[in-house]
Amino acid sequence: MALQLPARAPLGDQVSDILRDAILSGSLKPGEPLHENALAQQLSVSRSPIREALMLLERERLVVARPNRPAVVRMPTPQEINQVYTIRSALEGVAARWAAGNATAKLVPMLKQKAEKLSAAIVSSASGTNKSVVVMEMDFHTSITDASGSVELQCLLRSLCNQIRLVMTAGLASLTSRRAEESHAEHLEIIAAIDERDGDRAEHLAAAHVRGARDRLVYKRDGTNSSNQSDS
Amino acid sequence: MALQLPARAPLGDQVSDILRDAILSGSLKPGEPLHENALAQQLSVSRSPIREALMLLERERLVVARPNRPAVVRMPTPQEINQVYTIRSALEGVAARWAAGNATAKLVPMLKQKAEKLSAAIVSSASGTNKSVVVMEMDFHTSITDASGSVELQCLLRSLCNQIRLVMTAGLASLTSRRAEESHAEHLEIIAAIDERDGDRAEHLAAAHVRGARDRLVYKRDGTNSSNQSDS
DNA sequence: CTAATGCATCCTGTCGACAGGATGCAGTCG
DNA sequence: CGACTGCATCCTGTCGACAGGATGCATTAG
Repeated sequence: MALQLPARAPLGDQVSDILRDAILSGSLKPGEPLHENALAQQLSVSRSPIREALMLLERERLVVARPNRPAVVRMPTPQEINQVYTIRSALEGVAARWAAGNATAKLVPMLKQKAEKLSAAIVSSASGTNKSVVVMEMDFHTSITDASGSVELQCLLRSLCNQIRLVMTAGLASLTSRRAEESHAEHLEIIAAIDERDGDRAEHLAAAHVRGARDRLVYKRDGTNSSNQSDS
Repeated sequence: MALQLPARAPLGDQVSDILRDAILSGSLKPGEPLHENALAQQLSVSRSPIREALMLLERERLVVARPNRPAVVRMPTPQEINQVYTIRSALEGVAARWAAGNATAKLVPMLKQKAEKLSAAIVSSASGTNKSVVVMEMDFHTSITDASGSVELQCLLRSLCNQIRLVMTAGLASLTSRRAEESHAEHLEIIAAIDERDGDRAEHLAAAHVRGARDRLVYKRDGTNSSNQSDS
């Protein structure tokens, strides 16, 4: 019998999950300090798991830890977000290529379903960037990444997407509603390329899709909208 | 006066540096267990910095930590190395593009110098992959990455290159001597593109350069040499 | 009134110790 | 003779405590 216990996760992982959710949901806003003692008391654990979780989140670039100072929720600059989008576009291209290379029979139907649900959510949420829309968008892309079969790629893209979610939920940046409409058509094109096992086209379309999102990003702080690669 | 104290790094960072060097130099070979108590005693520190260092190295994918079991030096599979090379090619392309976009006056001379010294080291080391050649090769690419101006990109590429160094020094894989010769010509082409501030060409050349290295990689274990992208 | 100095406080970095789970071996039963 | 069971051992996960550095405020000199 293949019985499986709940497999209690280490406290450090549980704490990191809680903190990550809090950051990505907006409960913890950029710049907010994360005192180890306070967190340990709130979560009824020792400081060791807290420190472990903070180091994990620092590796994911969701918090920044300064020496002898409490860690704070990170607030990426518009420049850094541009860089993250560009890096992500390159990696999503690779992911789409690999997904096309080893797509299972039920991958394409699943992607179609998620794209449709996402499209429906977009039209229902009147205008502006809805929180759940961002999550669904990320979920769609994660499905492609998972199909790539590369754990390395999954980790990298998950981290990059979380950074984007951070600025989105914090309201530091958002996509135009026009962008959301274009997005659906591009999703269908990517799915079609994967369905045809056309790795080259899937890579090109996925990369261009993310670049498009980057170029149509609106920064709330200063209104900068760098539509070229002259960042960094 | 801009005096600067030695800036004693935290013990955890010092330990991670020591362990990383040991792994990349081959002192610690893949599969070797890393007992926290033993390391703490050898380095005369507590287990806390050891644990911190091991978590850092795990995030860099140089070691794998299993629950309630000592961490071990990671031994990537040929498949994973292929994936790492492909991911690296995409990111090195981005790095080269950005380096071309904001190259300083003395970047190109420095790159030329490093490329020449690397070439000289290759012809001097008769055949096979010399350890120092691998390090110099990585140093050349790191210079381009550093010129990209993106901390994010630097971190990602450093981790990917370290994984490649791991399998190289462990003798699990190596490049053909013929590859080493081709490499120099490609380096000069990349430098030329950066010198002309041609971001598109620099990206294409750098990505192709890394893909070429991947396709000419020789795996010692089973001799597999997948020259296409049908990995993962 | 302004600016420099000393102090109290907070917070992290590091340490040693205990508890729990997993492994490997020895012993025993079929 | 082979396989299962129980035990001893090792190692990690977690905890509480202490020491050191940095910050901000109160105090005081100019």
